[in-house]
Amino acid sequence: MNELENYISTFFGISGSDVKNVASYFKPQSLQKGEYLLKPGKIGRFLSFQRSGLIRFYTNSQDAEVTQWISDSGNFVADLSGLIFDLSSRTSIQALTDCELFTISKEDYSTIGQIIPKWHELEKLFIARAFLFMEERIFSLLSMNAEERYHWLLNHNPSLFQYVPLQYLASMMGMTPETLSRIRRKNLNS
Amino acid sequence: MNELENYISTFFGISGSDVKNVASYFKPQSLQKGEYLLKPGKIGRFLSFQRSGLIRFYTNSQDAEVTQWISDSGNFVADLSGLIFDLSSRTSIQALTDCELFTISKEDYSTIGQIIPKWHELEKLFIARAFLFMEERIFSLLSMNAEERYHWLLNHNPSLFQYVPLQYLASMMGMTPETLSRIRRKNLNS
DNA sequence: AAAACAGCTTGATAAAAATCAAGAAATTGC
DNA sequence: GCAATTTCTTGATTTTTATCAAGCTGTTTT
Repeated sequence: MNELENYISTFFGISGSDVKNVASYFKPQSLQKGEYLLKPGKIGRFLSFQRSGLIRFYTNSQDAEVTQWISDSGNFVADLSGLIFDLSSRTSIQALTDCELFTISKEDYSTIGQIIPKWHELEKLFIARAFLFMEERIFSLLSMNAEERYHWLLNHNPSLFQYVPLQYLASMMGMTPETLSRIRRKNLNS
Repeated sequence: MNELENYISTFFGISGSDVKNVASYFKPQSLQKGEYLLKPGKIGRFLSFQRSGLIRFYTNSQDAEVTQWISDSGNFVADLSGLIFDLSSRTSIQALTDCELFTISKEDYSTIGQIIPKWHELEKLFIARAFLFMEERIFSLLSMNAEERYHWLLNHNPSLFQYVPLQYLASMMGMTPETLSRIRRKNLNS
């Protein structure tokens, strides 16, 4: 089992010929730092597996950019509104660093559903996990102050703090860079 | 097509004998004001369609209760972590008013998946819609101040403001009842 | 009808976080 | 290696929101 097959097997809980079959649709893709996977107004007709690098999801809101999430290697990257519903995106998806991906087009993605009977169920589970994660995030935003959210993210995604510019992490946690900087100073020991 | 069949048809985009088939698994259920559909630590092995009444999802956090969402009639109600993954809930689901539901057990729910081939795909679409809604909520929490969030909810779910105690709406929007009260006074005209 | 209660509002104050402005540190480009 | 640029930090101040405390309003209970 190669790298991609291994990831697919882990994420979707399938094995044997199914893995090989699914994996065969994914094509290697490289992104340079700053390059866009998706821009607002376009339809994100793809699903990518992130092999290396950092990818930022953000939205332009009035004057400021709101970073919604930063994905690191080992994750799948997609705009669900485009992939599932063919809706144009409000979100930008941009490479923060050079990235290596395995990407499947929406067309091939749909084909899998016709070939592997339980694909839709696996997708369902996959999306349901994402939903539960979003639910947790909402809870953190509703119930925690800035410092608690900082600790929450530090626990859930410690690796982000090693590589991602702090301004983006601040935005993602719903605070200003200055506030994050002060929280970090206060927590130098931990 | 009766009331329930009509709802199912709308939500899942199916028709004919499939609707009748799916609908036949749902059983009427009544809840009295204050009664619980689910308590923390229990596994939510059900999916309910809400025919009337108001249902509150909330979590006990340290000292305070955090209202995560309030569902009104015409929606489906479930704890995905229980329904899909058999995980025990951290959330309480409680009737804010007397409610009439149509409820299906997890067992019957699983049966549908075996009988109607495209059921998993419909579920997928259903959950994906929920995911996108959560994404919007996160965006509102990240990018808006209290007053903007108030207007956002007022636009997205005006009916909630007619029937739901304001303290719960305040919590759901991530602000205190006092703050919501002041925002409302400021916006009496609109 | 009075008492008790729940929900909402109001005002005063405190705490949290944003903003503004400047400078330090790190990174990038040449 | 140095200049230019970006990112991060720090301090002073303002704004936003929470907290605390009291009172108001309407409803339910007895």
